[in-house]
Amino acid sequence: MEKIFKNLNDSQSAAVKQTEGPVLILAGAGSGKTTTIISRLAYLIEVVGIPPANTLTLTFTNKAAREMKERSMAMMEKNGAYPPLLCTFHKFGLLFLKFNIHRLGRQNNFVVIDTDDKKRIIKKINSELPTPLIASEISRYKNSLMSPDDAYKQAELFNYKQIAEVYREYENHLKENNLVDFDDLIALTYKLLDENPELAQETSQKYQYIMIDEYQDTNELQLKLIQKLCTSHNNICVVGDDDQSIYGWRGAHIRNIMEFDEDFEGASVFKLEENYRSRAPILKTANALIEHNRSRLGKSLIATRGEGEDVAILNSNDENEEARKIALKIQKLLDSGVEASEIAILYRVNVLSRSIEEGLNRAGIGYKLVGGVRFLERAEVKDLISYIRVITNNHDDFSLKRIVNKPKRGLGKASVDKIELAAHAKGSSIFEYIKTVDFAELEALVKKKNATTLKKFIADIDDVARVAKESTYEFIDVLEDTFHLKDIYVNMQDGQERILNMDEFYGLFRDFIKNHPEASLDEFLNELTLQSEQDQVEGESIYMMSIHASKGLEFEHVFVIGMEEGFLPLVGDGSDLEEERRLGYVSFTRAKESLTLSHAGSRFYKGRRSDLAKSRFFNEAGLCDGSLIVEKKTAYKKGDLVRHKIFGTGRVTGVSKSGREFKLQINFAGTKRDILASFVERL
DNA sequence: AACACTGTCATTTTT
DNA sequence: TGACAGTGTT
Repeated sequence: MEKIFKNLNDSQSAAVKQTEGPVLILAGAGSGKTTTIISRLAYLIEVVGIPPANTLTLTFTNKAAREMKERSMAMMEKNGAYPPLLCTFHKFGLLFLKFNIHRLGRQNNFVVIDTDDKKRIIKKINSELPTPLIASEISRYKNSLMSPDDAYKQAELFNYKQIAEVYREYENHLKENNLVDFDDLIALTYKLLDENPELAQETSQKYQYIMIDEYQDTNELQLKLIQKLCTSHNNICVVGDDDQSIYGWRGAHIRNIMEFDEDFEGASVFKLEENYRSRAPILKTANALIEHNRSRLGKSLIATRGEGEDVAILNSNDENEEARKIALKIQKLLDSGVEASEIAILYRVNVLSRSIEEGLNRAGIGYKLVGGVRFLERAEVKDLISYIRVITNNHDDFSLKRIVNKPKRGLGKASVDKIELAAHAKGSSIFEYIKTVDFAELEALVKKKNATTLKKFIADIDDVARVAKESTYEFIDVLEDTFHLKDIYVNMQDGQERILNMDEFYGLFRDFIKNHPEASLDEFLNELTLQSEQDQVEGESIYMMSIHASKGLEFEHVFVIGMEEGFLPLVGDGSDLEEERRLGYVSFTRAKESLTLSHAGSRFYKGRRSDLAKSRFFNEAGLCDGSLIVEKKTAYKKGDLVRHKIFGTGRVTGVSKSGREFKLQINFAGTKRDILASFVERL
């Protein structure tokens, strides 16, 4: 008990002790959010005496889940028979569906497909409309619980009717092949709970105490799912920071955290405002910036680490000068004994890393670029996954087409197309077709040489599949010995790196089998689809990453580059100034000791050099350096549709300033009124 | 089947 | 600028 509270401040302790009913913990940046969550979990289990199996803690990323699992296990003394269930939303969905998907008339040996598979399936159905658009629309439909029929009925434009049709075929394809996509993991789980009240009751009884991390990142569907899980108790504790909501563009609903008390009645709210990370000047700047946001619950970080260096501003004429100056500053830090891994360069847009990379290279400073192509998305690794997929499921035509000519077997697009057509005519998969068809028939289709190659290819796959059934551990060696996949890259310039990646993948596989000796290949594949890049940590180089990628991390010295109108804030059609401001806030609050904000007068971007104005965030953050003063702008403009709690829906007819606030003239169904902007919400 | 050429297009990213 | 898809050439 003492152990749990030893490291907590008063508000953290209070939040930990409030175990019953809905609880909202507003945890500012660097306020000990994770410590509070895991302490609460330990308190529930060790002090209140809740069996670990009756708790559920959900996160968004595997990394967060892993970290919290480790830290909470270290904190709990008696490691009970069951560890608490602590995982991502999607993993929870996967586990739930494994036990319950039969109620939807489907089998529990389904396979989870990733975004790439999804796009390939869509492309096959319709190659006229842009695939990414259809993919994101299908996602949207699923997250709004719209069936293909609903989507069709709602569609007004012809294109959207077409998309609804693709959606219908896509769903049929998934069902026929027993596949499930990422959205399904959540949507189907919700559907099952919604359609089977007794199941919802039972599940809710099982998870008596639920906690959600990064609540500001939840979307509408996730909220609904959470509500289902709480049907029988309402013991829901969410932790988050409305000021750090930076995923609106992918469906995160900031209203979930803003209106938590409406969704869950009688909520207790705890604010964690003591910051244990940054020096006072950094917090002052961050607080000043975020104050300009209208839609926020309102909280301000209190420094506990004392005074420190002022926030530095770097002015440069162009990106090359910027890179030189930053390299110089970093070199000084390194010379003074700062660990390289305690320095980070952050930017809003990935391309901005280029010029800085050059500068660091010239200065001989090593750096690590976070982001870029993910491990599991490397071509060579995807090839290996495709092999395993074909081996577990011969009917996976997509994967088969990917590997049929890897390594090169002399099979071109034309031959493969012919075979696919013939297979479809017979109503069988490509694999099945090649396996069962007469050699003569195959020869007539693709010539003798290719026919032999294909027959051999299929026989090889069968052989390896047999090994896989007998011994999963040996399988991976047999796979390499049979197909010599590493040889593909031996003679390429970046071949060594690719081979290393393949070895790493083989290692990953062996590791999995060691930990799950009884698991089958498809369990391995599902695990893989849900897994993100194993974050490479530690090292003697400094870090460079996007602001999004930096969320949840901290560094002694932080440089934010590209502080210009157009980059931060980034303006474009889907852009939201308040979210841009939150991005600024997130980037500032990563810093512990020093923060440097850099701006360039011009940059080479999209093939041309353009002049850039200094970001309005300098002024907003109280760093009135330079002459530029950007007028504070309202989030509303003429013509916007808004809703007022009492007057209902109306249209903005004019905007004027009233002190610090903005006053809107709104036409509510013919009645005009003047209303302060903060009393309405945009539709 | 492999390569060379042309045109288009540019956030942020996890599962 | 430069990545990528789609098309044309050998």
